Amino acid sequence: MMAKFLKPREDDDDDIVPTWQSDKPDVNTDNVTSFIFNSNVSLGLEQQKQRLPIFKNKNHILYLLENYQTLILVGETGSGKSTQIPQYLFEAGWCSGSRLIGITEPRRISVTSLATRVSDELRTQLGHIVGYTIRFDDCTTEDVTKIKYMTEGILMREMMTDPLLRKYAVIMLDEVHERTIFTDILMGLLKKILKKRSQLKLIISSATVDAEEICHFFNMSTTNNATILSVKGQLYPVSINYAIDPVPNYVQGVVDTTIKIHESMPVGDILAFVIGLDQIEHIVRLLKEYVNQRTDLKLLVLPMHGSLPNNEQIKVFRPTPRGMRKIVIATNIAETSITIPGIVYVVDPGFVKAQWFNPNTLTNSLVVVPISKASAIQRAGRAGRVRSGHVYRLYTEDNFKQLNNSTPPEMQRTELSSAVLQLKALGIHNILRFAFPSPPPAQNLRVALELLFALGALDEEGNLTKPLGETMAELPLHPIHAKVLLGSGEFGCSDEIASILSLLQVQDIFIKPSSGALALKARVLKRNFEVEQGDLLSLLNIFAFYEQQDNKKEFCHKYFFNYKVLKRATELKAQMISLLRKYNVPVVSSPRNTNAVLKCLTSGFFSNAAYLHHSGAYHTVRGNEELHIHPSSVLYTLQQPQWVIFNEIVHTNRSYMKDLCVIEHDWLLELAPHYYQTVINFGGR
DNA sequence: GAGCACTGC
Repeated sequence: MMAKFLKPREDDDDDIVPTWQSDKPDVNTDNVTSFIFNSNVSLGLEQQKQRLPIFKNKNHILYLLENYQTLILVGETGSGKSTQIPQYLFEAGWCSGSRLIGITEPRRISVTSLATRVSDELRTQLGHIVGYTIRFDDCTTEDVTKIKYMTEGILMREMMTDPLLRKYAVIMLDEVHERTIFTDILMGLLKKILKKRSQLKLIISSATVDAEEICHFFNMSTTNNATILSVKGQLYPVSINYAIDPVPNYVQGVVDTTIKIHESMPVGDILAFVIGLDQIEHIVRLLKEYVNQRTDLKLLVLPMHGSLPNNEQIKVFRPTPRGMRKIVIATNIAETSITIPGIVYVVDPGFVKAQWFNPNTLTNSLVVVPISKASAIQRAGRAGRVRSGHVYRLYTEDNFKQLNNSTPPEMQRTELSSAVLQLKALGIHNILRFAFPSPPPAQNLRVALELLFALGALDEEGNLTKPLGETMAELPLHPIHAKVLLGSGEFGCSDEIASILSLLQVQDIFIKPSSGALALKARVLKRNFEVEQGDLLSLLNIFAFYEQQDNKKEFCHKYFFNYKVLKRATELKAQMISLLRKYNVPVVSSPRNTNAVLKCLTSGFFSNAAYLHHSGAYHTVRGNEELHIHPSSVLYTLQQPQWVIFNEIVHTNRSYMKDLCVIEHDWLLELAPHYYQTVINFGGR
């Protein structure tokens, strides 16, 4: 059935006002050339700054900050708030003394590009007045840097050494509408800090409508200390078209709609949001078939998703050849992470795949859910970055009105043991009574506390143990991984463990070509590194070979490994090794003793153990949940081992264990007796 | 026989 659309609203008429667009040039510069659209390139920087909508609010913002401790700023992307407000504060003298303005961002790429932009605007060298800090890259100068951009995790780490954040005069949390787990923890902690440091100012910057709720959170149990200001964004107008009837099959809906746009609308590229990889491939195939039937069509159909190899990703950023129209079929990656230039039309089916943690089964489910209003608005905005655009929503206006304002915060749908350990280390004793902006389910907190106790990070009273718990909290790792790393010296294999753990932090190292022949070749080559002990040791094997290569790039190219990812893993490993030295854990290697590595892993992963049930499926030892080996595992095609540990469970149509490791059941009793004493006999039968 | 997207002293 062809999707039908209402006419665009009359008030969304084209009104082209060329102005500076790029609040956040958020294209990953590691991948591609950076595309920063700036239609005011011929204007002086000062003129450009004054054209930003935020400029009109400058004095008002400064006034409000004088009178309120917390300012909640609502403004769409493009308003210039992330770049301008820190400069206004700096010029207004908020950095007198030795204090700084700190701005947090959820992504590293935002941190570096914003800091670069602002230091250009102030005509200073990056790292002097304006600096940034991300993991592995501290580009600030002590006593010189006044405006500091950083990732949220960095500010949280700073709280461990400076709990009241005395270095800062103003903290600005940016992109708060994304509600990452760090944003929520920071808001909870900052609420406490604000009470103790009345001179500290907090700016919460958000793109959406949840401002009232956040304002209420900061006003609770204090005087009216928080206020809201809305700033107009600066995107070109985007006309909104809703489907008249619900679209039953969104794959067909996307295909029909893009074809209809192509046949009836003026030039301009099309971006369609799709849930998953197979749907992308399906739609791309259908559109290509359509293109092939009609030789007169000048259409360029491109897929875009995170696991696409680099050279394929770059294609969507290339300027569309004259007379052609580009159609990009993308996952959610195009919603916030990357900005594709030239998009005028957006097709939005209104669904997304989201991760959900189930504390009863201790598993993550990947579920398809309707997007939020905030996402719908963000997606629509992707059509208005070049000139006025159009969004085609494959759902009705009534459907839109029923959407949640925003996706539930990550805090409410994720595994919490890392977060709880951090809070304990920051002196929050009663986690259940902590002021969470959106409290997580109590069950999720309980499960996290139990795991931390089983790992030995907490004692029976729930206090951080010394030194184990305290040290685990210091490490930038999941508590299970932290436990494994800190124990690796005793097992004589810290080098191997550091390799494995670093590979578990990064994205998939395997490049999966989309062409069938190459995909087969990649799979055959991967076999060279596979070992019967499972995925974690196979990964170690690959990494050991990688480390020995003189020409690492060529090695990766030959075996279809992702060089960029392995390079990042090398950095992570080096950091882990230096952390081991810091905490006096011997850095040793036992390349031939695989059992030592396996036992060391078991000493932390014991709660993620499963045994082969006579039904042919696996069962967790506690909970008795049915599990299966993920088809991507090296164990998938081998004889099923009796006992395994795993790094992760994903629940799609079944529960799959990923990143497996073959173990012996005696090790569980030996290494985690407190956890397994009572249940092991049942499981071991 | 399966894969939304990010991210940390």
